Amino acid sequence: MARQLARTAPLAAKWRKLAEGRCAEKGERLTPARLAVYAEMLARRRAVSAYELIGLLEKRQERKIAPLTVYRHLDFLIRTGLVHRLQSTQTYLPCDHPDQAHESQFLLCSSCGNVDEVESTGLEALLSRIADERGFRPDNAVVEVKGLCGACAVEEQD
Amino acid sequence: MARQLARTAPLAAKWRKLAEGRCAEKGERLTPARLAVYAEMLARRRAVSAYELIGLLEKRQERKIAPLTVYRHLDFLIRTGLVHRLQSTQTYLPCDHPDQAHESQFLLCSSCGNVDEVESTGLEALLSRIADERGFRPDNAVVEVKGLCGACAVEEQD
DNA sequence: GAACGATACGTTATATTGTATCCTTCGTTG
DNA sequence: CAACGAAGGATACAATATAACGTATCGTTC
Ligand SMILES: [Zn+2]
Ligand SMILES: [Zn+2]
Ligand SMILES: [Zn+2]
Ligand SMILES: [Zn+2]
Repeated sequence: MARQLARTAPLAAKWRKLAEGRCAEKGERLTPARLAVYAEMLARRRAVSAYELIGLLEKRQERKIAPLTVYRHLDFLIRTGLVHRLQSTQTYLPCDHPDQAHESQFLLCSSCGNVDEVESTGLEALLSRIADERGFRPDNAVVEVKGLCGACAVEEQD
Repeated sequence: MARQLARTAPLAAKWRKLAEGRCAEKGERLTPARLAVYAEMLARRRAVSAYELIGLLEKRQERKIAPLTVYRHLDFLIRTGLVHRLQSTQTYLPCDHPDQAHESQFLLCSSCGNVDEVESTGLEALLSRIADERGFRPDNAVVEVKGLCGACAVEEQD
């Protein structure tokens, strides 16, 4: 079917394997449409808004794509841990720590827009402790630090 | 003028004093419209969306209020530290630690919607350290933990 | 292979959240 | 009062996200 042969951003074997593995673990189906969205995000390697992503996909596939379609694919990618959603900017970013599913923390540069995904078990432990002290049962934690990345901080010193 | 005499939610002296103090510090003007929005939020003491707030104010004042108006008042309240914005739910909550301006962390109950504002200097220090290790210059940190509050966690044990 | 239920996809419309623009009003200051 | 800048109001619009409904595809069972 023509639809499924639509152009897709190139996707390194590494990422395809990762996606296949996650789907196998979680009993999810890895369809061409889902893979196309993932590939498009990986082609940028930066945080994109849902509507930016729609634009990119429409350009690549030369057809209209409804918002709902992309939101469903994003839901899937987030469910499987392949993509994170940045709450403070309402953007989406492919996971950069593909070894295992995880909680992440993010450093967002307000100058260049770069996002650094970090993992600190110490931080997670501390958050757990804080919640526990208050009888709160944590499910997941959003940690997003805004500021200047190293490169931008240096530039600013003029 | 009739407009300024419109009904306003009752506002305890404590909060009015706080608002006056913050405005004096920051050279901001505490107008009746601004105070009315603050009072409306304090009357709920829970996180509300901007449009919920518009509805509440329209009902109270018996007139139409444009979104931009409320967003400007929210900007003011956030600038002065009287209100926080919860990034993960796009809602707004009056500050519960009025002693000084601060970074906060939030525990959001996904069952009852209650939000607990906590302050942990340990957490702030750790976040600083994490950023520092990566050459990142932090400006502000969003920390929002979703889960079940004590009361809801107990209920769920049926 | 046919029937079936579950999951995924497509289409249209709509809800929710947030801004741009332009003009008016208010409060201060000279 | 005149001039100025901050605040407020009205209208329109942009950006983000979901609802509702039907169709297609996949995987299983018979
Ligand atoms: Zn990750
Ligand atoms: Zn930067
Ligand atoms: Zn606070
Ligand atoms: Zn609760």
